[in-house]
Order: sequence, then structure tokens, then C-alpha cells
Amino acid sequence: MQSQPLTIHSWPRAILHLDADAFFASCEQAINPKLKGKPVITGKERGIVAAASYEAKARGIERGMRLFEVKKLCPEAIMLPSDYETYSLFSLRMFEILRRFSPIVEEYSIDEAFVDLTGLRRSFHGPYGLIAQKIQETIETELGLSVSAGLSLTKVLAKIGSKHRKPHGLTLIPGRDIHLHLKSLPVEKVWGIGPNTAAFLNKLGIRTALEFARKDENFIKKYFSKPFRETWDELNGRSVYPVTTESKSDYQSICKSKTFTPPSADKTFVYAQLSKNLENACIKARRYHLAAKRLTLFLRKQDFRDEGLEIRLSSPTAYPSQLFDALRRGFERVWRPGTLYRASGVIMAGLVPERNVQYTLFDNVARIERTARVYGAVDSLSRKYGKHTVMHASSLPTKIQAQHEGERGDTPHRKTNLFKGENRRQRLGVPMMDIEV
DNA sequence: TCTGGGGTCCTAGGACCC
DNA sequence: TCTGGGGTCCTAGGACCC
Repeated sequence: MQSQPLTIHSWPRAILHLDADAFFASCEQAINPKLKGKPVITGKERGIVAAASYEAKARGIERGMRLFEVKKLCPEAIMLPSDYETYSLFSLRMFEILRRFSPIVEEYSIDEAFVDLTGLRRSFHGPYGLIAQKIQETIETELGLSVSAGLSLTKVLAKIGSKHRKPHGLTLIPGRDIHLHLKSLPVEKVWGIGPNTAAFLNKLGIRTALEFARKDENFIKKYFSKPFRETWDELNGRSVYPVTTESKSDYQSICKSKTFTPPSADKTFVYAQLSKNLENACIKARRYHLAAKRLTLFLRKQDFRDEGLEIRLSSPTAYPSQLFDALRRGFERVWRPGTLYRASGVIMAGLVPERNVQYTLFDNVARIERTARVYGAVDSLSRKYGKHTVMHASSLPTKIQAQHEGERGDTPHRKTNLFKGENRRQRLGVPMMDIEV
């Protein structure tokens, strides 16, 4: 690609995508200057590389790699457990910086954001490319993090731009250059096109993003559903995905699951894990003032197949004490003695706002209100002294196990991480069970 | 790419109601 | 007693994202 001019005319929209480089590892280097310039990796607690600094990548270390391979490849590598609390703080500060430049900032993930710069050239006395540069510089000087950026007419194109050159790249894709960037880009590299659709496109003889973009509307309508028609529009520079500023306040479902190493056939232990997943899911639901109408539990076997059960609740709730009985009964149905399980999990779905929860004639209102008060107290203790200060007795065996392993083991990890690997979650026909709670 | 722990949206089909 | 056609809600399942 030839060098890019920073001045570009005719931008119907100017959308910037920012992607922090080796985010977790860079945060570690930013808070501990001794780590700068050294091969740093995070993910120690799971035994695989979650993020690798560029110094580590230069030694051939890749995401997903096993720790023993890392040791072979690069014995001096510094391996750290992931510290999500810290990364979340860096993330927050990065978003704050972005909002100094434009009010329209989308917090897309812990280390990515979209910013709508449309119309801001005048107030910054400079072209969009310069605003983007200024943003990169500010993040670097204030946070010590390097970010890569892409600027274009749509979100899909901006994403292609930010991936184009890393680390610390800035790629502008003005309308007249779109074809140059799509020409040699395999379709599966486009945001929104996964392995399945890529295979289908290949079968139709389409291999590059440009070949896809150049197909006419009739062809697209004939073969593709809405999400892919939108991707097609975006690739052609027609913006259909707005940069959305609302922060997450609502959920369709809440899922908590955890892999245990090594896999286990110990019924008490596996149930304790499940029980704790349920507590975590309920804590999150209560934080957002939501109650679930359905609860799914699943056990993942060593072959990565899940077996589970969906429970329809007679009234929505986010209180473990109202769910343990159902969980136990469901667990008894799913559990197979002698089977080694590698993970368990829980999904709360059919979420409704807490105040919409209707009591029926038969509910014991006094008891429900007492439950609410107890959990209100539990939640405030947790906020003060850390999660799981108070936990249900059925979840205790997880603590005991963690002590055995002589590690913190138990740290509940939040939200996002940054893996791009395939994940195939086979949900093998989950049977349904109705339970009165 | 043998494997985290989270999420989202879309579509089709059936139930139910007028 | 015979008959449209529509609308809405819900669910299952697929595909995708970081």
C-alpha cells in the first residue's frame, strides 16, 4: 500500500475504530515499567497464553499456546495471571480519553472502541487523519498503551483499517481506495463473516472481500439474510451500523461457566462448581435488577459435548435460595456417574425487570420480602469486602479445592477476553423441565 | 489452530387470538 | 356452521463477535 495522505475530502461519515495492541500484556507493562521491552504473557492461571507482548510475539509466542511450549521457546518469558480488574480500569480510562474528542463513542469490548468523528474537522482545525493521530498519541502518553486505528466510511471498513497495520498503525480508507483494501483480503477476514459463511461464499466462487462487495444487489438478496446484506452494504461504503453510545444496562441472558482443571468425576465438587456459577449469575442479574424465567444448567464432558437441562421457573427470580432446589433436581437428572466433566455452567434466560415480577395468590409475600432483604445485605457485603465474602454452603467445596491446589484458583473472572479461536458450543438437545419455585 | 467465558442478533415455525 | 387472513408472542436453532 502506498503512503497515505492525511487529508481526505468527501467523507459522508468518518468512523474510527481503535484496537489496543496486545492489550493485557501492555497493561502489565504500563503498570510495571520493569516489564517494558520484555517478553510478557498473561493467562498463567489457565495454562495458555491469553495475550503476548510484542517482544514475546517476536519470539514466536502466539495466543492460545501452552505454557510449556512458551518455556521451551522463550525461557525468559515473564508469565502473569490475567488481572481483569486492572485491565478494566485501563479500558475505562481509554474510553474517557476518547470522549474528550467526540461524544459518540461505542465501547465495543474491553480493548476496542468505535468513535464517530463526522463533522469534527472544523473544531479540531484539521483533517480526520490528524484527529485520529492525536487520539493515538494521547492514549500513548497518558496510559502508556499503543493502539492501532482504522478510519473509514463505515464500521466494517474501519475495522479492516485497524487490522491492516499493527502495532501502532493508522490506516485511512477513503471511498476511492476501498477496492485497494478489499482486493487481497480473504472474505473470512471481514467482520461478520465467519467460517460457515466463508465456506458458502467460496462455494459460490467468492474468495476475496472485493469479489463479495462487487456482487450485485439481486445476487446478495437471493443468497443472504439480513446481517450479510448489511455487511455487503458496509463494505461498499454505505454506513448501516451506527456508532452506539448506550452502555450495557440490559441483558437477554446471563451465562456463568467455568472450566476446572483437571476434569472431575467427583459429584460433590462438580455440584459445588455449578452452585457457584448459579450464585455468580444471580449476583449479576441482581446488579442489573433482572429476574429469570428460565434456568439452564449444563455439564461439559471431556469431548466438549454439553449435556444439560432447561428449567422453566414458575415465577421469575434472581435469588439462589429459590433456585437451589431446582438446580439440585436438574443436576441429579444430568449427572452420569463415572463421567469426567471439564466444566459446568448456568444460563439465566427470559430475563425481565425485577419490578415486573408478579406475585401470585399463592406466593408467600412475607417470605419473598425477607429473601430480598437477606440478598440485599449479601450484595452490599460483597461490594465492600469482595465477591464471595458470603456464599452458600453448597458452593463451599470449590473453596476447599482451591486451597488444595495451593493457588488462588477461585478468582472469578469477569466478562470479556480476547480470544479469536473457534468455539463450537454444541448444545445437545436440552430437555425441558418445569419446576415450581 | 483440540478448546475461555462470555455475549448478540436473525429466522422459521407454532400457538393463540381476533 | 362455515370460512379468510392477520397480528403477536414465544421458542429453537444457527451464525457471529470479542
